[in-house]
Amino acid sequence: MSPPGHSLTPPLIAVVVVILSVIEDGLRVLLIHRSAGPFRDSWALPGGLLAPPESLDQAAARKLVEETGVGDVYLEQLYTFGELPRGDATERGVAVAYFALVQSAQVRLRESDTWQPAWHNVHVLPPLAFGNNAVVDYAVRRLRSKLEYTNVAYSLLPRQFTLSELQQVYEAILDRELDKRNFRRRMLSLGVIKPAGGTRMEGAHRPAQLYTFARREPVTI
Amino acid sequence: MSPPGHSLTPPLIAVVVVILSVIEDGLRVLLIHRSAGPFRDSWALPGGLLAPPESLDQAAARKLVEETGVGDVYLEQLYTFGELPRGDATERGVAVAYFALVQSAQVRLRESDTWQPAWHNVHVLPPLAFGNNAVVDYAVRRLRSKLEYTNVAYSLLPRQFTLSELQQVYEAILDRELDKRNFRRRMLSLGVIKPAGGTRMEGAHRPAQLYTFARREPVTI
DNA sequence: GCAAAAGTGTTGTTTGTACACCCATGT
DNA sequence: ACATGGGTGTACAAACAACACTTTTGC
Repeated sequence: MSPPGHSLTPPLIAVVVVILSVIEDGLRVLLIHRSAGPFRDSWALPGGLLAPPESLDQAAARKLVEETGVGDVYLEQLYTFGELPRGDATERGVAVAYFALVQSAQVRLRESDTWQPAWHNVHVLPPLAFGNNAVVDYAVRRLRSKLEYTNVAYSLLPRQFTLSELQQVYEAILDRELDKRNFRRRMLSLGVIKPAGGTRMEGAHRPAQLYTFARREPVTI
Repeated sequence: MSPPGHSLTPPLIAVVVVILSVIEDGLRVLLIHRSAGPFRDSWALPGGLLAPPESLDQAAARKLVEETGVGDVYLEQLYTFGELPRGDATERGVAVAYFALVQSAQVRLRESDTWQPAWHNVHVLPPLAFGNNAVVDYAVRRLRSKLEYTNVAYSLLPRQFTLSELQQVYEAILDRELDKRNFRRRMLSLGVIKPAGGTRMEGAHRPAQLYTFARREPVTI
């Protein structure tokens, strides 16, 4: 659970970020293709070593910006993993994992150098470096349960959206279909969203009303 | 969030444990009185530096045994804190916090040396060293929510107990009174406990039936 | 007028909450 | 007989789940 740079003896503190987005009706995670170092030619979560004048939260936010260019999104600490499987042996240190929810439309991947990023569907991942599959699974479970009692979905959608778009986000994350009427009633009666006033016309059918989140910040409902 | 030993420059990885128990109808946390070092004469959570051939979970379990003598109890990682307020300045490193649930009857505090342990009611804590108050608060919140959808209370009670004793544990943790009939119905219908067969006579009143947890290991209900 | 997605209500079930009295025992 | 905690049932409210048809638009 670490990036290019890797050193040795003193304990390492790595920070990795599970960056999630809903793209084309699927929940996806941003992975980096490793073109050198341990686990060469595998995919891994973006991450790096803690650079000690910064806090853990700052390190996670920095990594997120480096990889996606986005800053003001939902970002939460997930879990700290105590064993870092590293190629053959096991490296000493810990990896503090975070997860972030981004709108794919706002993301600008750094297509730069040798470390190629790409979005992968969370349900069909290859074996990842550093045992990262477990980290992604953990993030998806956490997100699923948070969906039910918080408004975190705000971080996956633009200011204005249709109820169908919101429902698609929920369905992609929960990986099951929801009843349209019950879903709408619930979202509205809990007050997490409210009508934005306008409508959007798109295709040969009735225009959809637009909504916004009542608050674009984490709220428990 | 660290104990006697404290070093410097390279990042530190400390492990601290919020050890909770219900004693005399109150939820209490085990604290250590610091008789030297930073925060001398304050109380702090038990903890220490990660000793690198061991994993985080092992370090937490070791600390727990050192302080209480108990081993096979509920122990879960809580959160990793990235700033370690340390007396005046701020030390570089992280503190990985765990929380454990123990039966006070099984605990043998090490009344040893200079670091005196004692149980404190979680609702009336003094200002703790290393910003530990926030850690305790976090643990109590987590425990409260886990009570509602898991059987973790098993770790706070002996094999056999009465329904009133179980209810007292819940009330101590949630810090509010529960309805006896609703509580009993819920516990039994969810199948988390079952009758043990016997009864216990204690005082000038009807004897109480004894119950046991269906499973003495973490289960989501 | 047809295809396509938007929008809307009712009913039954389950879950949770409020609430008051009798029972078995020791003294 | 009385004080003490153990034990039980019912009625209402709220939350959730299942389910099908009409509306507005572009072509």
